Amino acid sequence: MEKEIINKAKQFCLKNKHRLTHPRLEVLKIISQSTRPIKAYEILNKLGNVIKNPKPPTAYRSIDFWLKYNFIHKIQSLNAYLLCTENHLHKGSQYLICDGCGKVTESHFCKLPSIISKNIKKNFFNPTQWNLEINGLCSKCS
Amino acid sequence: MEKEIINKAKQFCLKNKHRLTHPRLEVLKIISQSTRPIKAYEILNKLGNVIKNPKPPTAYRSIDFWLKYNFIHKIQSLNAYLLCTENHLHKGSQYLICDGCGKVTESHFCKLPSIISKNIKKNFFNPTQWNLEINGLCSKCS
DNA sequence: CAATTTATGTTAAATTATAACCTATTTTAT
DNA sequence: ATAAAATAGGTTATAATTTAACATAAATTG
Repeated sequence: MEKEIINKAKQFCLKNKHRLTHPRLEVLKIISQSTRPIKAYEILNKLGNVIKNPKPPTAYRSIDFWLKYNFIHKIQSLNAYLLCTENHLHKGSQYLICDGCGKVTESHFCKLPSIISKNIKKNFFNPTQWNLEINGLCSKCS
Repeated sequence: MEKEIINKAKQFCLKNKHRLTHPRLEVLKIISQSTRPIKAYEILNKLGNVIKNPKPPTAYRSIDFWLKYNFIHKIQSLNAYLLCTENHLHKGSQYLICDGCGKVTESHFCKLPSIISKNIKKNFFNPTQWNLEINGLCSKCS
């Protein structure tokens, strides 16, 4: 899993002339190793294992980089970051957030459901991206 | 508009034996007077006009109270609060957030779109609430 | 009217995120 | 090759958002 992502990241950076720097690589590794959404300061702490005395901007810059290119997503209601499990760019995401165990499952649809897009049209609104966070209990926690 | 909300709040508190205290009332007024989602510290500042030297918990407690009972909603991606424009309790909300002018329009469906609820069932997930934030440009800003 | 519950006041601090400025590295164009 | 430009990181500091903890006050209940 992790190796795949790193390879994908390498490919991506090569292709798009971005630099796969040490902090960027390490931040991506840390996020990809986490089974739950991980917070910025947790990332920063773990970063301390591979970079001497890293400061918040070091973590946030790399987080922002991967966010920008959709390698990771931010779960807004948790202030936490999660590896993207879809393997293509998408403008919208959907998360099932278990309030029991904290596990978050990503899934997505290429388009907004029609009932929603109809409503958007009714409002003459031009959507660029969307984010759906669904709280509840997963099968194990129900 | 504002008076309606205040009346609704009075009714609600009476019926449910909650206290419509001074900070609660003033916070609700402030939020209902705002045409845009309003941030906690903006609320706190305005609260300073009617309460002497209010501290963050005074604002946050009242915000949390109204959030809890669905009089207001939090726009997670903005850390800001908005009066609920639906007049009945709902477990899910949807917002059209204009990145141009900052205006946010709430609309909602009583149920999740079927394509989504099907996906949820597939995951054996038990949803309790959801939040959909759609960014884009409103008709004026397009 | 005492006991309990609910809410507020206040101090302090935790958590989350960014600004500003300077240095280093990589890329581009001569 | 090498200077200029673009990109990214290091560091200090601080801003913005949110909560913990404890004391006091007010309302409700028995």
